[in-house]
Amino acid sequence: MGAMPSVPRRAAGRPPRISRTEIIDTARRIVDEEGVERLTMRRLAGEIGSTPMALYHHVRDKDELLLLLLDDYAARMMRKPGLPAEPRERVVVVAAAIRAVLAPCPWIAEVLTADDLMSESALWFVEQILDGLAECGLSPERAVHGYRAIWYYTAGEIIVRAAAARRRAGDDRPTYRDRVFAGLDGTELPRLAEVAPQWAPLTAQDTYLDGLRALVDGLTR
Amino acid sequence: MGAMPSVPRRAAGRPPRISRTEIIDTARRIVDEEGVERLTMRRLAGEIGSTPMALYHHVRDKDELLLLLLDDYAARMMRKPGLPAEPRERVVVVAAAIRAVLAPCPWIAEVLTADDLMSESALWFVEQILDGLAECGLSPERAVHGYRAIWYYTAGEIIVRAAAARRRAGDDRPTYRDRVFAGLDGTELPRLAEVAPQWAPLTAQDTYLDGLRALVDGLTR
DNA sequence: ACCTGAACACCGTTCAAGT
DNA sequence: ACCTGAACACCGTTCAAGT
Repeated sequence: MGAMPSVPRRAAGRPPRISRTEIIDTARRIVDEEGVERLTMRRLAGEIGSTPMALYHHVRDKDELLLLLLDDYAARMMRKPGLPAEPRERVVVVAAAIRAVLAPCPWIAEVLTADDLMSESALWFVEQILDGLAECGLSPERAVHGYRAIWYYTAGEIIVRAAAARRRAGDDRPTYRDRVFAGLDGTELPRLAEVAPQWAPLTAQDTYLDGLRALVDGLTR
Repeated sequence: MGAMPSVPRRAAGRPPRISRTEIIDTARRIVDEEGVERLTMRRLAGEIGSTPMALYHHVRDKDELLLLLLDDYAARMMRKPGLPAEPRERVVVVAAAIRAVLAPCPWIAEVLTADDLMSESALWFVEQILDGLAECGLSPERAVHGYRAIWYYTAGEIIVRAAAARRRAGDDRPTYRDRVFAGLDGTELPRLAEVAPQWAPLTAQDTYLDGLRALVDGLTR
């Protein structure tokens, strides 16, 4: 999606040999093929046929590179959903759209910890959430806090589920949680004992929308 | 919290100069004082007055060390709060207690995103949340989903805020977000443009409890 | 059994210099 | 303005040897 806010200024001097676009495209390929942990500045520079330090002329540091990568991913994946007239439902639909784009991208968890999803392509989504909350009568300040609560919930859901999936992959040994549940004291912890056998299937269910609706209802009451 | 599965066997040979206890105590001090990213095997060994490789005689690798640290931390920090009679308020108080323990120690949240239950010491807290939700009329299944929603929100809040704090520390250069905000189109994104100047202070405010109350209200309506 | 020193194969980033 | 090479200050872990 759109150009970066600060478009590199063409001015006198040596013409650039590598571009931010080339950097991001190559980084994306490495991440897609081998995972985010294999993306290093040195490896990336080598792949481009340049030196690590040339990269620092186009991105501030590795964190910014990861942010740009997330932005790039979001820009090519984000599709604006149709907006319901009812403002609360609009908030739900837009938050769910953000989550739908980010959830299947496994390396994202590490970048998501950036303190907001504040890339260019996400702005429209944030705007819709703020607008929906405002139309429900929230002040601008409370709308921002409401958006943040929704973002916490969404980021948490994505990160926790991604970590669970990562851990589940290729490992049949009983987890630490299995062992804890096995030794559960049903008289001291009756609610847990009651649901313990169902815990795995229950927590595997996708209930993001239910929780999101509860949160939005609570925020706009 | 229980003994480790493999207790070091006392046998013939050279007497140990360092112990697993000393390793964990020192590691905890480093993490408490300077953050988990400063905990390295080399640094830890230096602090103990030994060598990196001596550590590998007492822990399998750095991952195991972090797991041991998590166990240790959970066991000594969790204090049961007083429980209000009103079930919704009970849920709020218990969730806030979990968050209060984990927030100053964000590295733990990143480790424990793998499972939603980190250890035996957390079970009592989960039980109270399930019980509060059940008393509000939720079925056992819906109570588990409600607990998960609260956990997503809590884990997300801790992780996002921790990342923001990390990013903020000692860096005055404008962030990526600053640049995105600077180029904001106020006619297309009026709500965002309105709050943009206030974004940093607004998102720095601690509104965990507000969001939590909204979520719990929404879950128990 | 426990510990050491050296080495391997890496990191991200700064700095000064080149074109 | 853009790029390079060398260097800085680190990593986790393996290996072979010492006590």
